[in-house]
Amino acid sequence: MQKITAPKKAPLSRIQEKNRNLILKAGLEVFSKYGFRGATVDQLANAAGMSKPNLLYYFPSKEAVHVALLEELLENWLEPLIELGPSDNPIDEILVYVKKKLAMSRAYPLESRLYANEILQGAPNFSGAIKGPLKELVDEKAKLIQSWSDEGKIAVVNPYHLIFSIWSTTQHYADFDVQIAGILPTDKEEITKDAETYLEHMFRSILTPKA
Amino acid sequence: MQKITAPKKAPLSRIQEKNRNLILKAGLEVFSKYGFRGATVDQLANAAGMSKPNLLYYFPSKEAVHVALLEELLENWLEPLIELGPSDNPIDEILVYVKKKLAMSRAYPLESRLYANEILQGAPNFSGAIKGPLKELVDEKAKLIQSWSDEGKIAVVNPYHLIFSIWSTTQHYADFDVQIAGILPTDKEEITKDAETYLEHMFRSILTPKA
DNA sequence: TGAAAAACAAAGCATTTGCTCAAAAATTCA
DNA sequence: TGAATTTTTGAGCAAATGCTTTGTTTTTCA
Repeated sequence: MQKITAPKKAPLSRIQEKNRNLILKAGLEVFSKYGFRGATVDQLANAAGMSKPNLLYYFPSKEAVHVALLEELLENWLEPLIELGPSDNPIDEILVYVKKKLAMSRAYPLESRLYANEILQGAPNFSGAIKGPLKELVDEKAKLIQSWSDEGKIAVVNPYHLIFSIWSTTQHYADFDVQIAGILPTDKEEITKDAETYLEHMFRSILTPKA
Repeated sequence: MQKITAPKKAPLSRIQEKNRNLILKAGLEVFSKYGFRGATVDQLANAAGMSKPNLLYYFPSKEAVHVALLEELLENWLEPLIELGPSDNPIDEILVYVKKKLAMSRAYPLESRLYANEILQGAPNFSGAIKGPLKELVDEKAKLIQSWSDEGKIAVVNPYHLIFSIWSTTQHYADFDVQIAGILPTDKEEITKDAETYLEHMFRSILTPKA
């Protein structure tokens, strides 16, 4: 009987490596701006600086580029939450998570918008990840947070909604960037600084047990 | 000299009224799901239950439907914030705003996603509204909140970021609905109830002055 | 160095898309 | 009622879109 193996992944050549990266970078730009259906292969090829057939030489379809991006995204997206772990000072532990999330919003706004677009449109290529690894991770961390509540180390809060509020407030600065810039036409540096101060204050308030 | 008047708006006939509404309803469904570029006139006509040329008899283009929807949306979106006004009990005044916003997210998720789509994609048809009426309204309310801070009636917070955090946390329940449903497969009623409890608690915490 | 393999792109193909045309059907109202 | 008006649509058109075909250029490596 023949051994069933994972599809052979020949190591990528130098050129393959370079071009796949160019395409993924282009896909990030274009998909995050227009969503999957709004993006065209022409736009992708243009942004990647190569011809359309050449792009399709590296990825079999527009959808394949999109899926590859989402897969890559998931890891990076989960990472900060994975790092949230047991601590003697749970409040600071959670605040560190908030700061990491905010920093990611700032450093990777396109990734944030790519993710937001996918979820907004019903997560057609992502619902597996949501109900699988994402849910498991959140369930696990929710338990941890719940235990901190039970031990009186942080205030009593619904851990799931706490996590949702961290996600929403931090990602807002990437996803609704245009709106924020329209309302606060000051420089981004200052907005980010104020956001960090505000969010730290807010989450510290809700997490600090009432005397 | 002839008087310059606004373009004549003949009152709409019964049929016109009905069909324009059908089209706007269809547009809300389709645009909120796929974004402007991802939506097609065929989808719109289908969802509206009429032929493509007939739809284009009522609106000159796909974009016109989109713009009409956004204009209608703006009013409803601003309304709850407009109602935020002077009060002897500023904390409750703000909490009422939070609750209204959350209720809107629950009652009009498609509208919320339509808005989110537009902002995410750079607000190509909305940047005027953001820099105009929206900014003015937010500036005004920020001053009000700042005055409450100054008078010691609420804690010291950055009023702009407070408003952003109210928007992001409440709209999250509409915009990221798929993600939340994937993580919390309980019934929506309960999620909404818990969300309200959590958010009320959170904003009360940050707004209550430290003794 | 030269033949095999990999990388590339001009042209093209079928389908979709946004919108129009011309004419038919339905409605209005004198 | 019947002529004028409004509403509706089948057919179609040019452009865009996703992807392929075909063949050329570049790279690899024995």
